[in-house]
Amino acid sequence: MVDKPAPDASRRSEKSRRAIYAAALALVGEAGYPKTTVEAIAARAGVGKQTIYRWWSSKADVLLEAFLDLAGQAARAAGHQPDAIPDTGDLAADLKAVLRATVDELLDPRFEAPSRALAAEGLVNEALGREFVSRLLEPQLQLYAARLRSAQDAGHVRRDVDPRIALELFVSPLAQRWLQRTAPISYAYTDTLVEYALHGIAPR
Amino acid sequence: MVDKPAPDASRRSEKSRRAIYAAALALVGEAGYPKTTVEAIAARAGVGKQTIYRWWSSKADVLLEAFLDLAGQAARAAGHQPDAIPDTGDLAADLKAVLRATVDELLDPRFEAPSRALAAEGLVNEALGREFVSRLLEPQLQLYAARLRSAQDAGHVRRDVDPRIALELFVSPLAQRWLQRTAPISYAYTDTLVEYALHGIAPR
Amino acid sequence: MVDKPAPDASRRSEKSRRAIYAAALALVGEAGYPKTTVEAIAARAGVGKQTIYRWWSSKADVLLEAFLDLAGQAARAAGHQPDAIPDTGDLAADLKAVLRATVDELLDPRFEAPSRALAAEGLVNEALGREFVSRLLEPQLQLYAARLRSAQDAGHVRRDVDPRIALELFVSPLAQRWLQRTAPISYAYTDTLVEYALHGIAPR
Amino acid sequence: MVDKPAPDASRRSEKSRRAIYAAALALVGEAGYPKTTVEAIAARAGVGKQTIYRWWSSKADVLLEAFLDLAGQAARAAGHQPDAIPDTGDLAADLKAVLRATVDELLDPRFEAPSRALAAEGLVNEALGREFVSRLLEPQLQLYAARLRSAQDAGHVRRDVDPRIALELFVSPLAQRWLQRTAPISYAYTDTLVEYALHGIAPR
DNA sequence: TGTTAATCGAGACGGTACGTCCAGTCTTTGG
DNA sequence: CCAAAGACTGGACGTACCGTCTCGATTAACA
Repeated sequence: MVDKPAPDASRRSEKSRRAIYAAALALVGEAGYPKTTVEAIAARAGVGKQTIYRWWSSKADVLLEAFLDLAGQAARAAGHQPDAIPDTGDLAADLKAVLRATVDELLDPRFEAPSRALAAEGLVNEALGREFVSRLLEPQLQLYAARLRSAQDAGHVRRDVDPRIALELFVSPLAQRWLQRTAPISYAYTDTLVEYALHGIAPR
Repeated sequence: MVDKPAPDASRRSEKSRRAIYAAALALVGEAGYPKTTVEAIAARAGVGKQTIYRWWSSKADVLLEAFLDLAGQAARAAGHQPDAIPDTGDLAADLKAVLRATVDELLDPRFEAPSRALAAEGLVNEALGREFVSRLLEPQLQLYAARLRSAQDAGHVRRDVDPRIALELFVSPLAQRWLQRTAPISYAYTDTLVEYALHGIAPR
Repeated sequence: MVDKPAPDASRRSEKSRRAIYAAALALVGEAGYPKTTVEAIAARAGVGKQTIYRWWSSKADVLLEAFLDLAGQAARAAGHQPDAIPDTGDLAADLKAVLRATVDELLDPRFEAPSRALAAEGLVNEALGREFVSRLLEPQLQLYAARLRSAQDAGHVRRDVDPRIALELFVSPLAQRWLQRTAPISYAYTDTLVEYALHGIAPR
Repeated sequence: MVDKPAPDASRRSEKSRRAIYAAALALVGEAGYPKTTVEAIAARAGVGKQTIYRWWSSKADVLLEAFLDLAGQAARAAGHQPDAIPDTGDLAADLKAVLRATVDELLDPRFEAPSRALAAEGLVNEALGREFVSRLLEPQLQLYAARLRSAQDAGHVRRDVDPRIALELFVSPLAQRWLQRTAPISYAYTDTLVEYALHGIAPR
């Protein structure tokens, strides 16, 4: 079995790549993931189908990179410190602030359709799922882990707590409510999560 | 516009229904969700395609009912109390036990493929997602809520805690790790989740 | 290697078949053979592509059957004796009459495009070529052979002449002029061919 | 609308031209006409596609010139008199000899695929067909016409016979049998054609 | 003999059609 | 008279080539 020669990336059309990203994101937002066909992306981007298949292996792959690109742009637009979690010394306040911002983002329709679509595809398509997690999700989670480690240094979190697990106490519930629509999300909800996570639900 | 007359459920072939469930579950397990086409289910079940479309609206719908059927059978096979959470008076122990059982179930390959597939489809297909949540997920979650309420009565959980939120502290992290493969799951992990959730991560 | 099960011809849609024939012939006439794509035939016939591929192996195959159907219809419309060559006892006159009719037919635009297209495809595609010859061309040629044999019985053609070869003296020149456009065709031309073929070009 | 500037023929790469001819003829012979794509010719010739499109308008055009080149080479290789018909004074013998040589050539696999392919394309593509006829076919036919005119001068063919038509009596049948595979060709067959053409099929 | 402009190999591009697969509907036939 | 079988329209898939369009890198004629 011979692989066909890899295309020459230095000759790649930047214009086409941007157009494809834009078309993919727009279509997922407007028509939903299932109606976002490779053919429709190509047509909307004014691009031949082969140009998509030359550089990506599937529509999920296109969407993943389009979304990463979007996230990168958004981060660069937002400020120098892309997605750092503030460290004012007040852990509860810092986490609440970041989670409130996350709630805003999750409810932003520009982000909702593509990230939901990617998450869904990632569940079933293991390769894509690992990409999704390692390139999008885990970096975000590591920011929380870092903040928790800093809090440990300041004595605001117990030393024997594993930050990588601890962060899931407030991140995962929010993720599940949003992804699976098990219940609505709100500032009050995330504030509550932070309180419960910090102090537990058992009587003190 | 007239709806087509609803099919007469009393004449429905029980044998075909069972065969379709079995075929759908087997195919999802063997070939994965995307290759599980309605045509393949019909062929494997020895059934006409129309027989599927007469009774279900999509392959996701078939799979949902097949899975509910499977879950029901498993529950009935397991014992009288289908999925109740034990109440020994020791909340931490009870939760750890149930979560350990859940870990076992999540790692059972018979359950993995279909439930992952359903969850994925539910992310993107809102109608199916709501069905999935209300018929499968929420009933499970309510068992936890009930156990937490019982713990509140026994003074093991603070009165001002919302059980529906509190349960997410340990359920959602497990769900996310499994669904999105963000990290491995184990008994130690779920035990830790229960500890953190009960007592918080802040110094006591 | 397993062949896929042959489709059940008894369930075939007569309406679709007719629509496909009509579309194929119309497109070849209007747009030429290369622009007559399977996709275009399907679209014009209001038919799914698969319905074409289910019953034919290529557009050439479709066109061959469409043309045979057309020829059959034309023959049935013309009279009871489909394509017989008259036998008035005057061989020269009979041949000239039939060849003049052939000239008319070859110049009829309804016939020209499809038969030219089929002949061309048959040159390069041996399987189709043999079909074309055996189902369309050879039956016609056998009519000439029969007429020549009858002439032999009447003493108007030498006994030692092979009718299958002799008929080519007037048929092949006409065919070549028409197919390859080596020179124009006319009644005078075919009349001349008959004269030369009967009496030779050497001095008597 | 301006035509693009004509390429400068003086800078043309002779090596590429030869490589393209060779690749085209080889591919038609090996893979058949439909699989002989411009891309394949370019790849095999070690040439950019644009180099083909710069000098030719289509693959049929390439093949036509490649074949003319081949024919020219063959003629030059064969002897000084490229394709003249001998004139020994015995018309029948001369024609039989030339036709026997033609039979040999038509059965030579080196010639068969490309000439059949060109003839086929010429049927459907009128422009190419006229090129094919005027540059390849008609010059050959004119040699026969000349020989027949010489025979008329010698009194071996009737004065009132049109040589351009007469030659078709033996040339066209051979051409048709070969091109359309209506029947096999052989020396006996072409000898017979000459006999019939000279003396007719009617009793003398 | 060095300059320079066109041609060259290479291959990405926007497109069109291919032949396949499956969705969801419609039709026929046997139990 | 329902269900199996499967043909139907429709449409997306991923591939193959088309003919056009850049790219450097020769390469051959002219300065």
